[in-house]
Amino acid sequence: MNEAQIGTALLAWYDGHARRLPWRVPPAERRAGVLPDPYRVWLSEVMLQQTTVAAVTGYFHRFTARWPTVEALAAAEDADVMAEWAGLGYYARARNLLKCARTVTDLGGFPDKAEGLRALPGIGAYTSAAVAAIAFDRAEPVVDGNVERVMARLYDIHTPLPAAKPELTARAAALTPDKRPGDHAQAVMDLGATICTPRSPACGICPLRAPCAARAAGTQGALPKKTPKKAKPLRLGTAYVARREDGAWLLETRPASGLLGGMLGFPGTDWSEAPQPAPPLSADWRPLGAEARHTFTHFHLALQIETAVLPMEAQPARGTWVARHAFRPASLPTVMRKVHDLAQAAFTDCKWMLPQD
DNA sequence: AAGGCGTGGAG
DNA sequence: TCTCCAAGCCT
Repeated sequence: MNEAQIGTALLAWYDGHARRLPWRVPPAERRAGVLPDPYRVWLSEVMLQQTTVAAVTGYFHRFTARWPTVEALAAAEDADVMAEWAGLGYYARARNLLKCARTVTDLGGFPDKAEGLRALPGIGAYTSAAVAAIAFDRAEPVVDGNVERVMARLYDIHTPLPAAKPELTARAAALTPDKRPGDHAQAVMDLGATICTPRSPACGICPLRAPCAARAAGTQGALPKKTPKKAKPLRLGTAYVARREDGAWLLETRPASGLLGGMLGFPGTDWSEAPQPAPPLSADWRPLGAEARHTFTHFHLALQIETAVLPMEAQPARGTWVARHAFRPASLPTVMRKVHDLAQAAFTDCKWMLPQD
């Protein structure tokens, strides 16, 4: 099979097996000339960076319900967008999402070619190609983790990632058709997500089993090869959870860059091998029996938790008091929500000290 | 250019 | 429990 025939087989398979996704226009409609809203394509693509469809779906619905257009999103408060993103991870995406929405609004709309999209914050090689292909039907090579895996197997490429990336991109580009490039891009990704999966690919029902070189060689289970990752060190820290007598919580907005940048959290020590105590104010701090354990991209964290109840006149050196009914734990990043859940259980036993919900 | 940057689910 | 990994980007 040559490249044109592979592309045809892929599109035929996609016409019958495309996943139905909230941000997608199905192939039958696209063939009739209907293209999706670039705002929804862009929003979904940013959310899907290193993130599963299952995790994204709820966030996508909440974002589009609250901010139906890029102009609406551009007008949002930073803190509202960060709170709505809480729990999805990689928070630089949310910061760049707002910057990008404001730039696009100033431009009067999304650029309709990959080059213009690529210049926007949070839009790299993959996302620019994906939005250009899916929202504007531009013939751009769309190369994500799925495409890398499909190409590595289809052509039995044993060079480990990321060194293999240029070769895999070249293969994907050679396969990209001039007709229906948006559906083609989504077809390769759907194939990777549903058939050509990382573990135990379903070669028996794959539309590309005939031309697949790895299938012929029996190497599909070992591809793509990847260079081994470094081990994650363990870091330690302490979070301070203070309640005021009226039930208010002491919270702070983290610095705008770096880990959990711009997100809400409890004041605490740094996270390191030997953190120094750093209570946000002087109080009768009580250690909580349990610790919060969490794993980030590049380290494990074991977080001690100290709790205290403060009088109304207490003036913290760090953070601000957030009224009991104004505080939504869902607006915290996951590690902080774990701290909250553990501390909340302890405060529930303080019926004589705090108002209860 | 290698490392920082989250999270939840699967095996 | 632990490792891997999912539609990457930025510096």
